[in-house]
Amino acid sequence: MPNNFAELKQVGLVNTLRSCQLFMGVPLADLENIAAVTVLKSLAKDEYLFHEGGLAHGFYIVQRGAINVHRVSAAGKEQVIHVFRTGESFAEAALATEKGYPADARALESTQVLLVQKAGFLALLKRQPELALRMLGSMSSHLRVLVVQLEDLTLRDVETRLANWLIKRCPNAQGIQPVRIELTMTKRVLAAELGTVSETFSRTLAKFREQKLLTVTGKVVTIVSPAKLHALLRRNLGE
Amino acid sequence: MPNNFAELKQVGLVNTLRSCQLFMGVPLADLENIAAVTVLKSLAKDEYLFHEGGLAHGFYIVQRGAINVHRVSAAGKEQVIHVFRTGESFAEAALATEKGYPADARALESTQVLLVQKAGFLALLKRQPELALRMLGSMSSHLRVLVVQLEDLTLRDVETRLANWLIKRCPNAQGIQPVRIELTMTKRVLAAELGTVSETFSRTLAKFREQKLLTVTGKVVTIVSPAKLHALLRRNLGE
DNA sequence: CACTTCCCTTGATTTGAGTCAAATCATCCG
DNA sequence: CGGATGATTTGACTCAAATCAAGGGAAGTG
Repeated sequence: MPNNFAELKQVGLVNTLRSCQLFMGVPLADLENIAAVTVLKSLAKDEYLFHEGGLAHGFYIVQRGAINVHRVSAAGKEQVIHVFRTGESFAEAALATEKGYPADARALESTQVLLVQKAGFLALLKRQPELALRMLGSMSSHLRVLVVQLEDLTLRDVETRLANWLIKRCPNAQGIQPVRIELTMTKRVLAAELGTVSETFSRTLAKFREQKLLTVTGKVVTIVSPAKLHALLRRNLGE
Repeated sequence: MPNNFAELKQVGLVNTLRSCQLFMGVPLADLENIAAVTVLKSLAKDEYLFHEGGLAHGFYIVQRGAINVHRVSAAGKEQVIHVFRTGESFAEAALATEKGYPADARALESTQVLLVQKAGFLALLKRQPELALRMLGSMSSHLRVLVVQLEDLTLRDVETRLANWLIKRCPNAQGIQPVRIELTMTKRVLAAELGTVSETFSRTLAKFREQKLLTVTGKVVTIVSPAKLHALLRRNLGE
């Protein structure tokens, strides 16, 4: 019976692994090896996955839910580094360093993650250089995101960041038809993700509303015309 | 004759490679293989090594000089991401992605770098999983730096950043004896590295001067007592 | 030497955005 | 229903730092 159970667990893990960006296209045999060093973790809303400085046991893949990776200053303020959602992996850096995690990670809602354990996975890497290249690729895209984030937060104002965020959620930035965007989180959380606070977020939405760029009804934002919003974004970016 | 010349070049390259953090402790034979896919590049002051979006040919190691990696906004303002100096490697992410470089890189002074070429090095990686782990380690430390930088720029004020920068250059943060710090760059460049402008930089130094924390003579800053400056830093960090 | 060109400093002004406070809503629950 | 708790909005205020403006070196050049 324990055997059956273990196998079932394996099948589930393999399915999640194959559906994540990082391991897309990896042969089944390899996935099974990875699954063998992987464990499932469930987190309640607001539960911490790890803290800054905490011993790094491996890296993570989000199976369901959302994980907010952030730093907190001594004064207690949080800077969101990134919010990872289903299918995304994070903390790969844990593999290659003896240092602890450089940030905190907390579930924004009820969440399940896979922990790919460091020691076992490293052993696999040594036999599968192909896998190592994937990890390099994944980390390089994290680097890319951080670099953009850094520029965003320092070189652009909130209005521009919000416009950009909204445009990215439109199927077609040049479109003329209204686009309906459902906010899945509270506005406070969204504001934090954009590197600001709820008041400023609210004000900026209001500014867009006045310019008839969008309408807000509860948790639904409707972009009147993505093209017009996009024009504003371009204006802001180009001086 | 060409053979001798090539060998000489190799010896020089191997020497640089062995002295850089990234390849510390790698066996000589491997270093020679790496040197075989490496070329030397010389840059004049203010010359660009690569531009954002440019095709990534490999990653770099600074042999002499300093490279400023930065992003520039459409409005023309620069955000310094990091300044790399002798022995440091950067742009490792180029190995693992087809995308171009995500930032610009320019020499701050006359500089020589090694370019470790992508194609050749990837072939080496496939045979040397050990090397791949090193690359992972190096990228993970870049990630770490970026995460800290992000927090720094968004959560801390200029006074705190400068105090921190100065303290990091004191041999002993707790010391009582004066420490002499030579500014190698113009203050404008330093200010940019700290994420601010020269005026604010100047004012902040003046503030420290008024508090008798340091004195400034041309390009030399003398910290009167690192311990006192460190106390101010701790005060600022702990709100 | 006169001239130009940077670089640095200091003062005045502006501005984007965070903080504080108060009002409005929305839910949820006993 | 009546209250409690939490989210959202708005207004007033504050503040750090960028920008604008002006002056003084220092260094290099013809």
